[in-house]
Order: sequence, then structure tokens, then C-alpha cells
Amino acid sequence: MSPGAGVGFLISQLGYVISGRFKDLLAPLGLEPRQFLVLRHVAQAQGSSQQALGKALRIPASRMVSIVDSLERRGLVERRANPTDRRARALHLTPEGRSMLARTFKVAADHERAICADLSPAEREMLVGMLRRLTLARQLVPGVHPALTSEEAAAS
Amino acid sequence: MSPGAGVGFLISQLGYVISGRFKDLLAPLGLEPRQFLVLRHVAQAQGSSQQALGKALRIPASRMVSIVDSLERRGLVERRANPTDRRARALHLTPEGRSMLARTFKVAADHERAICADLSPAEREMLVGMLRRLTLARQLVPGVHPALTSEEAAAS
DNA sequence: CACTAATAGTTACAGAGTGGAACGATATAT
DNA sequence: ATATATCGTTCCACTCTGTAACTATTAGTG
Repeated sequence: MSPGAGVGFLISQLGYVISGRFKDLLAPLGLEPRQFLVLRHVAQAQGSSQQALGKALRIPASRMVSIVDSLERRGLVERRANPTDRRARALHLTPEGRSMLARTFKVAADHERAICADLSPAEREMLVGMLRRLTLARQLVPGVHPALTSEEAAAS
Repeated sequence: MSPGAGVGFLISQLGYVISGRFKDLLAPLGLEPRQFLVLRHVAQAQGSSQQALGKALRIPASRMVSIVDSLERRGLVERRANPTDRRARALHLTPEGRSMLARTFKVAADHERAICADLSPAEREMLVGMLRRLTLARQLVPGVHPALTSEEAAAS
């Protein structure tokens, strides 16, 4: 079979345009995919340190700095003092951060709807099931998009 | 629904690791994905100019130079004189290029097998059908992976 | 036939994005 | 106490990218 017709190529090709489209949809909110990723994880683990977050998301510490900088500048995230460790910064979502996150979820839902527009609900379910089996077989971290994290970490 | 569970995210996530894996599989042959892409298209359209190739693959002319340089240095591709236009170079596959291409196809086939290992033949067929419908709805160029081409061109 | 505009390939270059190394402040272990 | 590790930060070198300029050649126009 010629490459270009297989599952691998189709998924790879689709994945690229889908994530590119998501980036475009996020842009009007003034958010980049990586910022979205971090914002979402701060919400899930309030008070985390930058290191912990970077470790979970496989983002180098030096890169976390500027990402958190931008989120803080926009008032979406706060760097608070950690009472037990004066080196670390406890990251917290602001009310604006929370409302922004809600907006991004809406964008993501719209995106998902557009992608699945041509599929019947039954097909969609079947597709999700098969894709999920493929991801599990590849030990992907659920909810963490590798493209937004380290290039190195993927190899390790 | 939370992002990370949808079709979009799953495909995007899988696409990233699948293409990354393909890159790793290609590495032992001393070939990068972009070189593979160009090599494959030279084979499909022998005698093409670099511009024509770049246009088809959405690779800027300045970038084609180094790609073709590397392929020529490895003896996989030849820049011959174009009899009707002395500005243009006619690209041709060498015998080594052809055998290299055959090897890459074998790698791609192995890769595809590994990806689909957990799917029954019927499932695989259904998956391909659904994915193909998604790609058609998005007007993707068949066989051309956008990630290996221009960032700009995707927007146009 | 001159002259201008467009095109093929190349080179040079500047900008964005990346992770690693080094640094000061703090925490932990011996 | 003293050495070692960790957190956040800054700095930097490296890669990848497309644009612009340049030469050689071709095509169009009067």
C-alpha cells in the first residue's frame, strides 16, 4: 500500500490541520495553545509550583517562566508565595483566568462539533473508541498534547 | 465535554506521536521526513523543476535548495540540465534513490502495521473510511503532509 | 531587434522558538 | 556548620523558518 493512504498518514495529516485550526480559534482570545495548556493545568492543580507544572507537562523550567509571565501579565494567573517554601511560587487561577478557561472550553466544543459534523453519533462514538485504544497502546499522557511540550521528553 | 476526550484532541495527539515515530524509523536510513517527501515526489514526477516541486509541496524555493542539495549529495537525486530552459534544473531519481524509496516504503508499511496492531481488519477499514471522510471535508492535498511543508501556505 | 518584465536557482539574513548552563536565594541532609 | 539539591530566573547558542536581494535566463512588447 502506498503511504498517504494508511491510518498513520491520515491521522498525522489530520492531526496537524486540526491542531492548527484550534490555534486559530484560540487566537481571538489572545491565547496560544501552550498558554491554554498551562492555564488548564493550573486550574486542575491550584497552588502548584512552576517546576511541578513543568514536570507534568514536560515543559522545561526556563520556558515555563515566560509562559507564566504572559499569563500573569494578562491577569489570568497569579504567582503567590508558597508558605512552606519561599523558593517556589504557588500558581493560582484568578477569576479572569477561570472565565477565560470557560471561554476556551466553549471554543474547543465548537471545534469538536465542526470536526465531527460529517459523522453520525454512532460513528463518532466508534471513532473515539478506536482512537482511544490507539492512544492507550502508545502510553500517551491523557489530556497532554505532546506537541506543546518538550521535543526531548518525547524520546525519553 | 472536557477537551482531551474529543475526536479532535485524540487525533491531534496521536498524529504528533505517529509522525514523530515515523521520523525515528526513517532516521536509520539517514533520511528526514522532508527529504522523504521530496524524494517521493521526484519519483512521481521525474524531470520536474525545483520550483514546480516546491509549488506542489508548498515548500519555498529557498528551502528546496538545501533539501535537493542533501539528496544529491547522497546520490539519491540528480539535477540534470533542462533542454528547453537553461535556468531550470530537471530533477531525476538515481537508481540509489529508487532503492532508497523502496526501503522507505517498507518502513512505512511496518509503521502502519504497528499502528493498526490492535485493530481488526474490519475496524481498520472502518477507521480509514471515517478518517478519509474527515480529510476530504478539510480539502487536504492527498499524500502531502502539511507539517512538512510551509507554515504560511496552510493559511492561504 | 532592443528593452523591459518575469522566472529559476541560489545566497544571505533576520526573526522566532527551543533547551541547556549558570546564577542567587532558599531548603534539606549529614 | 557545611555541603548538596532545588526553585525560579536570565542568558545564550542552536535550529528552523521565510523574505529579500542577486545572477542568469526566458518571455513579452513595441
